[in-house]
Amino acid sequence: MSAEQPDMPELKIESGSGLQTNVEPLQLGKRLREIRQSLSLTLEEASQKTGLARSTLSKIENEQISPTFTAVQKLANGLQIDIPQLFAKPRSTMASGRRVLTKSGEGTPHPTSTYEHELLSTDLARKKMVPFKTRVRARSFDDFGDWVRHEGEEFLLVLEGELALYTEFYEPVAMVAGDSMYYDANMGHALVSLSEKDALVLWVVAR
Amino acid sequence: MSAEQPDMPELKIESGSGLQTNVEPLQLGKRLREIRQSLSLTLEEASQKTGLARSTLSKIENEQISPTFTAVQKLANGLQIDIPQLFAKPRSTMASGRRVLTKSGEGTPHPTSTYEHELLSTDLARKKMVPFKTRVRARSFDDFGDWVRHEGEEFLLVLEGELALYTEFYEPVAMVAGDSMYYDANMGHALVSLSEKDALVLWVVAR
DNA sequence: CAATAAATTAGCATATAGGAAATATTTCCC
DNA sequence: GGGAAATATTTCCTATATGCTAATTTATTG
Repeated sequence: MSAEQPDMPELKIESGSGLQTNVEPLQLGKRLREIRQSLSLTLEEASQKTGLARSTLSKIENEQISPTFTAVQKLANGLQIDIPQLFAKPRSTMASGRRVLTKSGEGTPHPTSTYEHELLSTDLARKKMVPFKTRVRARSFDDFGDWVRHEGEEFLLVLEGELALYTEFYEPVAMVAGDSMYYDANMGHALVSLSEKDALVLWVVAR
Repeated sequence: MSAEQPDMPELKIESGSGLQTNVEPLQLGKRLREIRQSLSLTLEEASQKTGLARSTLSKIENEQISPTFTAVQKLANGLQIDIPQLFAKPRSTMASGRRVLTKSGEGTPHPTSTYEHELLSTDLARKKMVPFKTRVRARSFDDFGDWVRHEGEEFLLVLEGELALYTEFYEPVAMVAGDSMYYDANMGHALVSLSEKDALVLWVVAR
């Protein structure tokens, strides 16, 4: 174990939960108006559903007043929206009704010193999962780098060959084709091919 | 296409973002106190960082008053917390530092009329992904059931054999070992083995 | 237990949110 | 375009949150 976290393809998943330094002011009123209108409710109807006065709603939507938290709760309850969702910036998701085929060997290559990654389904943005095949070249134990470690969870299926999965806190485990492992990716992990030949694995990462 | 959505193993992923019917009242004050204390800030310090008066902070934490949304914003800014996170119920996640090995063939069987699923990593709760291997028995086109359709995204890798993936809105596509597909699982989908033999696929579902 | 820090409460002043009704604006139909 | 109905905004009053200062209570710590 020596250097820095190497070897993993860069993950491009929008988190949607990072620290929000409030660069954009979060227009609560605007947001609420959008929601109310998307429900095609009049202020009067919204008023009845929430128990807040028409005038109050109007003022809130026009950012003339800053609603009390109880008011926000009444709003959320009455309009059937949940509060986190109210403040979360619109979650960026994969385009619906999309599919992408990756023929064998036609993924995006991403070689590193010890692994040969082949990223799959790369032309589909904002996926929840990042799948890739990895060829683990035969190598000696000593050039074992530092732990790989990152946010999220990881699933690993051995497609060909034999290898050892090293994970922090555990004994290394030998795996052969067909074996699979699911683990917390924050925990350091690394793969070593055990046989003379390269090993091939499928990896799926989710943040 | 005929019956009802069949054949998929039941997914057990906590959503953490469903409609929140506010069964539990969401103790904002308590939450804020926890956060402040976890930062080991005194009310005085928090007051300086947020620009809110000590007494006000105290009252908010003790739920004696319902803070104005601007107050909440000042709090969030001053204490470097983001608002969605403030209101989100603590996300139930997989136990950290955990890993689970599933040896080939030792998953949890889950047979259905047309598929033989083998669920992987089943003794790890609250995973983001649900991986399983599926044996697709050779079958004729006519006993093709209705679309399978569910929340989330799905990744599919063909391990053995040849099959056709049918998806709503698209032409069916033939896939052989090594080919993979990533798609929106809300879109109807179904697999048919093309050859005489069964086909084997790996599936990973994320909500 | 004493000494100190931290938190809560109290009292009062002020700013501002919430509710009811009046006013303005928009929508829509003729 | 004019007028009526629907919808939204504003006004005015009341309720309540916020800030300040200081007193009291409750931890902390030596």
